[in-house]
Amino acid sequence: MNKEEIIDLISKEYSLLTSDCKSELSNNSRIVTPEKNTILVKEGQFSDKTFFIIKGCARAYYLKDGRDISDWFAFENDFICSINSFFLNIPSPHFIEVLEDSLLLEISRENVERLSDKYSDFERLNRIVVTKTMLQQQERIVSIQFQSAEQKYENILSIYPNVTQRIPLTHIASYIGITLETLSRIRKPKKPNLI
Amino acid sequence: MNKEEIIDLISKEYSLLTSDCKSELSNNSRIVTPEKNTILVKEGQFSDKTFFIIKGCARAYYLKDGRDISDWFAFENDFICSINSFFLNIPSPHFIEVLEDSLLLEISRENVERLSDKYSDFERLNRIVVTKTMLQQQERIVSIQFQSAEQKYENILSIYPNVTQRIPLTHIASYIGITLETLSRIRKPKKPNLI
DNA sequence: ATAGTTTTTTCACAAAGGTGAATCTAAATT
DNA sequence: AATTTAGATTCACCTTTGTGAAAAAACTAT
Repeated sequence: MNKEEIIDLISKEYSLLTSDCKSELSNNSRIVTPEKNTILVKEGQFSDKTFFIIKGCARAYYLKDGRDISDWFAFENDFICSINSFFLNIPSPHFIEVLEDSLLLEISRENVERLSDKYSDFERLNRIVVTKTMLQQQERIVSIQFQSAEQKYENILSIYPNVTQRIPLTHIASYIGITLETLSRIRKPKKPNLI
Repeated sequence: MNKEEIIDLISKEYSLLTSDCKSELSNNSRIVTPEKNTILVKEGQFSDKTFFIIKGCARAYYLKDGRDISDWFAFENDFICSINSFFLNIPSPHFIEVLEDSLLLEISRENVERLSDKYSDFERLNRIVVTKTMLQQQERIVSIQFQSAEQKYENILSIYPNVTQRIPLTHIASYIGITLETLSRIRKPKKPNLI
């Protein structure tokens, strides 16, 4: 898949771009192909890049008291970035790593801003990507807030049905805010009620 | 405060608007002054309005198994809307009510969309409002995810220092995902360690 | 295959927070 | 002031989930 096809995909997936805008985006982005477990962003680093995933998957995570907490999963057709660093221009509290050999399109904040200024259709795409993220976060808040461990696990399965095939359970557990041990309990088939 | 001053305030607070855009926004929005405890949006209703708060405060909440769960607080200079209904055009899972006599500017989605199409500076403002919301939600997720009840309470106090003066504790408790009883335990001054 | 590493499951115990009921307080309303 | 109502606190008990350690299973690489 070449860059033009990738950009067409983004344009189709999120919001249509003019051909001028597409070709300028093409000249101001690059394809990266990190292999499994490559760290794209390290904690503490200023990261002004956002990544569109054509193939593969990635996660953002942070270390809280030495523990690895997954905060974001992204798959094909998703964008992922260090949300705080990218939008607030502060050192990233997150690491970002790819969990499979991946094919990504990397775009810098500078170019996102410049293209948003120059092309109102790019500004719109920008707004649509952010809105989608916001709505996903809204769902996630409701899920974490008042669901039991079991409901939260069912919830993530309903959003990403094959997540267990692609993401280690440790990461899934921390993402939904429970321990790996609790997740194990949940996954263990229940005894039928013997009367 | 008249409408032009309010719109200047929005423009200054979020992103500058041209005078054409401001006057068109002025002609396509209305001031509302609901008194304390007025419900602006009911569950199940399609709500295509967003409200900018000039004075007062409001909350979005939903009923889960008959219990009232606060999901959003908004104060002066914040926008509040039924996030799902406004952006996805579905029936609102939330109620929205004002918690004090308030002064609000109401804008319809239709006008938000129309103005976004027509004025790239309005599209930008739109994107900036959504981005700000997304970043607040990000903070909230981190807070609910791995903080103890006590830390979550301290966290909301650090974000809204006088929240306890304006919002009943029941709502604060449900917002941070704990029971009112647990919140009481936390607020009760601890016995000093007697040696 | 074999050894080594990582991931997942299991267990016993502990702690945090939820539950339901009762009580107390403060603010409205008459 | 007296009464009503809504909001906040306290208590005893219970459930869910976390903790630390160990075992089992599933991958990796030699």
